[in-house]
Amino acid sequence: MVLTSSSAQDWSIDDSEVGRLLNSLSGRKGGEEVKEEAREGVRGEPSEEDKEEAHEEDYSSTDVDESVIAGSQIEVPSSQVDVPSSQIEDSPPIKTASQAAPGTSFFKTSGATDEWGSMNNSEFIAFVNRLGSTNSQFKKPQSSYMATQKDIQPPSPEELTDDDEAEVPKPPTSMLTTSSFGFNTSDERDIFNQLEKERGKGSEGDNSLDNHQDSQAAAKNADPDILATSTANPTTPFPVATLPPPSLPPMDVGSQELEFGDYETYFRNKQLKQQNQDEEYVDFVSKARNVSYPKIFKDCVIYVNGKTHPDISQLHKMIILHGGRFLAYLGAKGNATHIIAENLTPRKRIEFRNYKVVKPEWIVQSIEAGKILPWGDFMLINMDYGQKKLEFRRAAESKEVEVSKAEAKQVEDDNAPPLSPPSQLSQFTDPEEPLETSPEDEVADDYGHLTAKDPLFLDKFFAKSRLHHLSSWKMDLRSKFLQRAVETLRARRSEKPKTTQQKVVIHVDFDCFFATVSALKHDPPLDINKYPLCVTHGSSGSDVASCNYVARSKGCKNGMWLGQARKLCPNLICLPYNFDAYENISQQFYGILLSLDLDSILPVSVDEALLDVTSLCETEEPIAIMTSIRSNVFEKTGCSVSCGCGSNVLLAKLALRRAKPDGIYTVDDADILSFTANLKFRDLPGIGYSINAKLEKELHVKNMAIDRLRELSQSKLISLFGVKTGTTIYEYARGIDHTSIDILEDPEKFTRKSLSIDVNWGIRFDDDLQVEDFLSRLSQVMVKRLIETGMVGSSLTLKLAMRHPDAPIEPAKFLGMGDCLFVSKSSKFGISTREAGMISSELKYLWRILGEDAKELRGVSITMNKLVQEGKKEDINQLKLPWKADKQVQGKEENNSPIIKRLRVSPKKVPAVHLPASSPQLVPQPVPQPPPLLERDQINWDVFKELPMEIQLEIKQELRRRELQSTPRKRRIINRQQNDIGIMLESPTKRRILNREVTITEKLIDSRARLRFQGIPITKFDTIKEKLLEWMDCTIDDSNGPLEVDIEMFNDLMLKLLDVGELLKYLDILNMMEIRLDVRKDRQGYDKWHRIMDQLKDIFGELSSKDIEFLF
DNA sequence: CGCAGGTGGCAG
DNA sequence: CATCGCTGCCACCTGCG
Ligand SMILES: Nc1ccn([C@H]2C[C@H](O)[C@@H](COP(=O)(O)OP(=O)(O)OP(=O)(O)O)O2)c(=O)n1
Repeated sequence: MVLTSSSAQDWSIDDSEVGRLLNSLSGRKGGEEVKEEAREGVRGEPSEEDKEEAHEEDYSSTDVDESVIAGSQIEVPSSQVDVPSSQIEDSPPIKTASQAAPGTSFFKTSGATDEWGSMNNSEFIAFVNRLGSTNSQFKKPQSSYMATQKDIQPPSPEELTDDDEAEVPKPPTSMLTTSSFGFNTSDERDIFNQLEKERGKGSEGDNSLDNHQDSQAAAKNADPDILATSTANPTTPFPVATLPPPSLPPMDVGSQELEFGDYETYFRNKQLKQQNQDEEYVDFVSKARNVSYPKIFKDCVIYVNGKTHPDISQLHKMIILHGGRFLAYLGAKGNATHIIAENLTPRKRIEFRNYKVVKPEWIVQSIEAGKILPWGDFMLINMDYGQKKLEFRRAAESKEVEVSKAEAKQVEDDNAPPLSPPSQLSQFTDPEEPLETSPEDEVADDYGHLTAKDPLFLDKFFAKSRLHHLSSWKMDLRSKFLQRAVETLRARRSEKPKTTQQKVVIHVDFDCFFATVSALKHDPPLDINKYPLCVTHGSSGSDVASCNYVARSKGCKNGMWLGQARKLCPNLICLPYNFDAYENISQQFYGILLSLDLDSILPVSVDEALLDVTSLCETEEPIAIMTSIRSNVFEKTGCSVSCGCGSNVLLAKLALRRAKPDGIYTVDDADILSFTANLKFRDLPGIGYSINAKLEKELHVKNMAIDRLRELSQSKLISLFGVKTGTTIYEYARGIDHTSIDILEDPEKFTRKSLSIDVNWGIRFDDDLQVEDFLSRLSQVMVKRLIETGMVGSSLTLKLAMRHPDAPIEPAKFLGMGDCLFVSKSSKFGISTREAGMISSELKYLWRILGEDAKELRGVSITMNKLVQEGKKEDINQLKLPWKADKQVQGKEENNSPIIKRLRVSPKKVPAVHLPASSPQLVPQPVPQPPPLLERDQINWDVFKELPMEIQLEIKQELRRRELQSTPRKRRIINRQQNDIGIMLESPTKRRILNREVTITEKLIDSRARLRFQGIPITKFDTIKEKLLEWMDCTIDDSNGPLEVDIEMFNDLMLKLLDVGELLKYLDILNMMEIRLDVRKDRQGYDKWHRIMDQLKDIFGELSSKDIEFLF
């Protein structure tokens, strides 16, 4: 028996990305041996991306003890070792691997039989339903685990840590090749790696050889005169002075040999000469002085911009002597790893924002330290996570300045060669760059054990993650207090009829909780009021979790990076986390709260709670209550809490802010207006960075105070922020807040609705296999947490953080996520579940359908939605997939019999699953069904469930494929032959759109994965538009206009928009750029740009009216 | 119109 | 050596029937 999916012939298109995915989805045959083929389809094909690998930095580490010496000694900021720098290895922004290897199909051409694919739907269903009985090999003894050991009783911890796939019986032949198999021994891993290498060897070797030859050839062509220059003065005491100026104007010597306008080639040659020269110089110096300098800048490619101190030639010398590469010309390919500069013009600020721009001191101090220091400490522009937005704003502002003052641009430093066109759009990795791809993938990455590749990563990570602790503590407390409240519900309800009397709310919160507790538990305890303290893990790139008020007086804040905090407060003392102590003290704190007779306690956080003391205030003053809490807590824990009191949550929160540190404050209703008048808009709860920025932008006001805010009408606020947010703000400005803190009022509101696991640190993967392994591990954690909370869920979301195409490969924060684009996709199980296998299969499916590159992955988040208490009745309407429970499966589902029974829905009543929006009630509508629709409910899900997870996955994917196939396509492809657009614009898109078949296969990939511009998915349309405007601004002053290659990519984007029927987006871009161009008629590049626009307008004009009608 | 999926934002 | 950037919920937007 062979399970077979559709064969390559169905999908003979030239689109490797689609193809790669397709192969992984359906290009399989045979229940087990198929895996090898599939894997080959995914990974066997050598691609450009496969060669990308971060290069590890060689450095000699000098350990500096970070820990605080007991007593009052103030820690001196220690110099830190940098994050290992990596080559900038941007993958092509528009991922068309087919460009790299046209005609090299990813599809198997081996005669994969087409049994599965050729079946019609009913045959397929019958086939699946037969599986259970006719294919006994799928019912290995262990396969009953699902119904027995796992389902009857909760799994043991050991069980939970098993790989979910490993629990499934599986013939040994699948071991090396199943997509989700977790290697059990290093032997297996080795074998697998070896296999992988052998598969990829052929063409990868060829490629690197080509590169090598290219650069050698280029080196040979290098100008012998210049080479001679450096060797001709071997005795010069200051040899670098003999080097030619590192950057030359475009039409310098030698340029006459080149074709007109071929600056790119010219500069590339120039760079190669430079490199050669540098090598000779280093060689010479080392020999002459008989010393060799530590190669601390190995793998760094450094460009120096503008006037610096030390000057450019000194820096040049320092860089190359210490193993770095000096870049005379900042090329198109984003090949510099660092840029040295002391100050930047606004223009350069924009152009360099994707680089690591550091001050010259970075070079000097690194050399002094004998090791590469973290560049984050020498950042000229803060552009990383959390600060990027600020930078964007600044960039935008400076751009506007630039518009008004054309001449300001001319004042730019002249040292730098022209670099605007390439740096704007082209981000391709230069194929001639000496990437030194290491043959040993794993070896090049020797902090791999710190990343999520490590099977033990999750445990280690969560154990040390403060935010994880905060979140889990909070949810634990919430559920604990919810339960408590519900238990006392019956008793309370009768005796206390709801009154609408004025409430009294107290907000109580520890002062700088982590810092206080860590200081207290320090040996010996540190005086929290004497030294500037903070709690943090590491050094410069580490977050400050909490800092005390001494540090805050210097400007330090929670959540700030340590590097920044140290700048503000050089003698800041760092304390380690002490999660156990936090939890302990929190318990005592809540114990005290519970001992009071309060109407309600709502835990806000581990150190913070909202108290409804309305009843208590009938006999006691709020101030007395607060004072008592404070003294009580201090007595028991040694920590100070502050309290704020008001007639609602808002006022209590604002009062608390006023009370801190170590105090109390009460807002009288009569004083609301005066109390809030001087607070700032940003201070209101729910107003964060973005909302504040939006207000400031729209109203051109900074730091708006509440009394000014009150001048804005409610409708104005609603138009700015939406109905809900606008109204809330309007009310908050007046001290009005309807938020209820009474759990009993609506217990449903406080029950958990989702459960998610987010990991956005340490995510570095080489390939899909590693990602899938990680997803398996995530599923197990998910199951564990679901069991802990006693819930099951029926919907799953996978959210990915992908490195922003403009962000450096490695961000400033070690193994951090940097700036990212997010994509998410969700799917339904059709039944509430908690099975690791189901979850992990689904996650892997979602991962594949999102079609992202594993190497670019920087964060993963999975969310279980539509949660219900295990064993409770489910809302049947939420479950779209009926479950034929003819023969009751033994095990868990028996306990859950209500679910199963409810799932016994007559198949006829349920529409085909490919219409997820329709609910069973809507069925009667007599819609003429397209005949061959797949009825998912015809599948015998009992049989299905008995199958090993691998097979389930296969079938699910096939089902999906069929559903997608049977969904009628709404948008037709424009007939290119009629319009002849392709002749006008030769581009990869042309080839793709001429091939109509592509649209069929594309359905298998999430549509968003298909259409990208510069790596930015089309869903981030505004980002794309910004980028285009930026591009125009950067090239409008060049009479040559933008680079051809960029124009081509731009045209490519526009054609794709037409192709997918996004006429409005097409026109939007056209319109936007026209407007911008209109106010730049006097610029050098106007004519060129005008032609580009005209061409695009022509294209649109040439669409037949029929096409347009259809597309709209 | 309501609904669902996707995205963004916020708090600690 | 770095470093441990989680997590739940609300609101908004868009596209669909
Ligand atoms: N970005 C943040 C914010 C908070 N926390 C942790 C450390 C804090 O000690 C604890 C409580 O947060 P608070 O906002 O209550 O801040 P503090 O208690 O530190 O200071 P205060 O409440 O006095 O302002 O949560 C964190 O790790 N990271």
